[in-house]
Amino acid sequence: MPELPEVETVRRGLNDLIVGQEIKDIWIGWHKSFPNDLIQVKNYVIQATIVKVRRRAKVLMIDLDTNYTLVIHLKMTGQLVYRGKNFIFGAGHPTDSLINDLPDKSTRVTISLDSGNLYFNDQRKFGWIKLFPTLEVPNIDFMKKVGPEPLGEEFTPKVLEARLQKRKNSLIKAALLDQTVLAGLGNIYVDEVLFASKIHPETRVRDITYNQIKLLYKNIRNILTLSIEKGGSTDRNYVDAEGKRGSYLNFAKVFRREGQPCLVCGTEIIKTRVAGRGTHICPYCQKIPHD
DNA sequence: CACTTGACCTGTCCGC
DNA sequence: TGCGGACAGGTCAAGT
Repeated sequence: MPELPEVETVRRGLNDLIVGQEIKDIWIGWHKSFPNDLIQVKNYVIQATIVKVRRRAKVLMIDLDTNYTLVIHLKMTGQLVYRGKNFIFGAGHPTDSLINDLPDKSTRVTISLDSGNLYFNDQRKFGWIKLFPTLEVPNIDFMKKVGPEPLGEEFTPKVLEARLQKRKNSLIKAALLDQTVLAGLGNIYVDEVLFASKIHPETRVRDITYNQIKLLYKNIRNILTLSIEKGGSTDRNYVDAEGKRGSYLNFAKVFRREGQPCLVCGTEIIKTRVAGRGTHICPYCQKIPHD
């Protein structure tokens, strides 16, 4: 699922829905989805009040007033959906809800709050919730290694150039997917950004010019910003904190458009495999430079 | 070392 | 209708 725009959409939804509520109870149906010691959970989570919901890269952080934080990674199919106690299925969620009654068979964790329940659903069980002292969160391996936030003020074309240096011999697609190079991009947005920049995903990083880096920079910021406005991309599983789909894929130019004409030149969009991932390309607009 | 592959899981879709 | 295989938005560990 969830790349930066989807995780950010969930964060915003949760910030509106669950901040200020006290956690009453937690049910864990699949241990690996929340592998912490139950004693710790009892001591620092039950009866804690939710203070804030933050995001770094594709990771969500729910800060509690016990100075502990629930760190959450949705991986491919994770969902965090809040249902208020007065929720009536169908009311206010006519066509855009992808979720039916909760909990359902993919519910791995249920967090009971004052006014409703927060459900962690995860079909493929790759995602997780882990409890850390809030001050320890920056010291988690992932947080220490992860690259800059692409929508942050400190992110510039020069920064992108410097980050890409560490993967000079890689394919540009693999480098942009590498979270230690840059935070938040995944398969959908890398394909979209490379198409918008007219760069073939199999181009070696060392062959990318500075003008192309400036183009990548601009397209990364524009595409991620637009997708957040559209509530992210729902390909299969992704939903926001209310269970609703995102609409960005209606605006995508190559992702899931294989067999359809390129919106720029009319050539048929093809799907191949690059860096082990399904990859969408316009073979006319995106060419590998050769010497 | 830099880079690629397999593993973690369930579900769906496609060809036979 | 059933069955095998490929594939799905992410990230690690282990392999080359």
